Amino acid sequence: MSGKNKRFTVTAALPYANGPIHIGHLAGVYIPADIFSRYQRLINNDVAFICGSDEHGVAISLQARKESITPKELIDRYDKLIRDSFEKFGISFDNYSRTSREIHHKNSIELFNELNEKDLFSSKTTKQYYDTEAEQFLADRYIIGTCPICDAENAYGDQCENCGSTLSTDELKNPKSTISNSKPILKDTKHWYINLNEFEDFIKDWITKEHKDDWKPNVTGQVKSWLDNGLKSRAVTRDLDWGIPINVEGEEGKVLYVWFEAPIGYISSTKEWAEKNKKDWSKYWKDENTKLVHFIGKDNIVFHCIIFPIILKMLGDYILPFNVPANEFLNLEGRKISTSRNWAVWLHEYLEDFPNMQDVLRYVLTVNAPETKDNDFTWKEFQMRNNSELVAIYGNFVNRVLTLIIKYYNGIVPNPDSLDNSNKKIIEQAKGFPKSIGKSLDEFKFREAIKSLVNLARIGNKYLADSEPWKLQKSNPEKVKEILYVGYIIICYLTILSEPFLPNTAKKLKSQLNLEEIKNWNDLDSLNTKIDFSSNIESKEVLFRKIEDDEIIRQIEKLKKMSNQ
RNA sequence: CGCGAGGUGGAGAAGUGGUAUCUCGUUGGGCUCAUAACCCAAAGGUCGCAGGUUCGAGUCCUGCUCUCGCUACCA
Repeated sequence: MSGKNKRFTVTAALPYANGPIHIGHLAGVYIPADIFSRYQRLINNDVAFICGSDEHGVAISLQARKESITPKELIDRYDKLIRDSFEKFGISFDNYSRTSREIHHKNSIELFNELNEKDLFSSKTTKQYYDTEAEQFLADRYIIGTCPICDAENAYGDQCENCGSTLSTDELKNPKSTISNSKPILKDTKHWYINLNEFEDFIKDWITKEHKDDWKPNVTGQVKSWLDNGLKSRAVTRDLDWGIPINVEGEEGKVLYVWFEAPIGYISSTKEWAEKNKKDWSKYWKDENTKLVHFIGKDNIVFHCIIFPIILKMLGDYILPFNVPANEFLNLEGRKISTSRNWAVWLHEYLEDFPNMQDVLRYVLTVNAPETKDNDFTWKEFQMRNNSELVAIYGNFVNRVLTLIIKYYNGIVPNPDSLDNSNKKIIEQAKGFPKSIGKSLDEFKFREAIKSLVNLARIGNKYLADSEPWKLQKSNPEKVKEILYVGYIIICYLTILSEPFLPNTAKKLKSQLNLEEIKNWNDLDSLNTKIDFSSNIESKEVLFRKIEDDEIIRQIEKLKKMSNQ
């Protein structure tokens, strides 16, 4: 909380630009990353919060083909949509880039070449299926044939959905290209590989020993599972036309495999940001005092805890992640969120249905975040959390205090000469919150942190009920001044401590209460000098409105109607 | 199959050896400043099942069972 500034490089998983963003993405990655980054800034730490659209890979070229548009048109569309959703939800990236930008192409190729020149890759020539009509090599998913095990038709190149067997493409009988329906031929192709197996001991020591206790058990457990199965070498190149060309002589038509270049996108995005802001990017990636934190979903653990760290290790002078607080998954109304079945709450639709209520969704997704296990988002819970926690506890408390201050003092905050012991005690209690919430956030316990915040409002409500200023106003008006001063102090704490979680609410409150001068949590120590005791609070805006049953019913119906199942 | 994570009062979650905690919901009471909100109290759990270790286990060990993930273009 105090002392020297620390430096953080915070990354959030690059969203894949072939679809919009839904609540699962927000809950699992972007909200925690945003809370963490905002918090670090508020305690005067140096933060680079980095992200960008992931715009390469087969999935994008295939979908573009399906829609008869170019991949570029597709990624432009979704990059815009995603960017817009993040902005409206207040995800405070310092830089949001795109992997299709030149700076990333250049950066990825430089790093690829660096490793290639150091001879850290191995290369192999293998035979792969090639579609002579479409003139391209075929990814496993684009080959169908007869399953060699159960003889089902239409088994994919990597798996038979009928019997569940994992296959390799050369086992398939009667292989057929799904692109042209022609029979593919086997053709030689050369690829570069990272020998992950050479780094098994490094990963084992680093994660399962060094970080045994400070990383989440689901993360270390997953890593251990990969290690136990043995790491295998993985190709870093692919035969594709959509991606970053490797430009090696005699090897035309090869691009970097997305999993290799996407995490490098974090570095590229940092470089882009540093150029714009005249900063030294290398401090954020090469200074060992910098703490690198990757926010991801659990499906990405292997890339961020094994593969990318190995790449960083191979490069040599880069820092390794300080922590990778991966979250589990969020379900929706008891079912897995599914893009293809349209079982999701899309952010751009939420923004239309619940205008100016971003903080409500941020709150619900934080308080019920899938931190330790998969969780369920239901519209009913969304309503309940809003109505009984944000409206009844938080909003109501603020409203109660301000109403009384306006009523009794014309909106001028009372400034009593002294406080009695019980009042001092309440203030002391409030003063403990920055520390305890900060501790929770340092440990990536976002649910615990936001629950503390609401508890502060609970303390406020209880304080009012116990001290009953509306009864004392006639008999002991001096005491009432104390009480409402204390109530006001609690609101100030609430306001400032809300900033990482509920930025829009905090902003509203700050301007309403003339607290704009308070820029970080250390200022709370000298709160009394920052409070405006002269001008009066005029309006009291309702912070959170109640959500009615019919709004919720409409959402549930919409979900069922729109989903194709 | 294997590996990983999880299974705690009606719902959602804390809790890693010592009288089972919190929020919501329910019931009763109080208050009336407040967005029919707030405050207090009570009821409600043999902590997935079965063994074991221990003076003592939700917490450690073994076996079993269920859910999710690793295993689709969904973080």
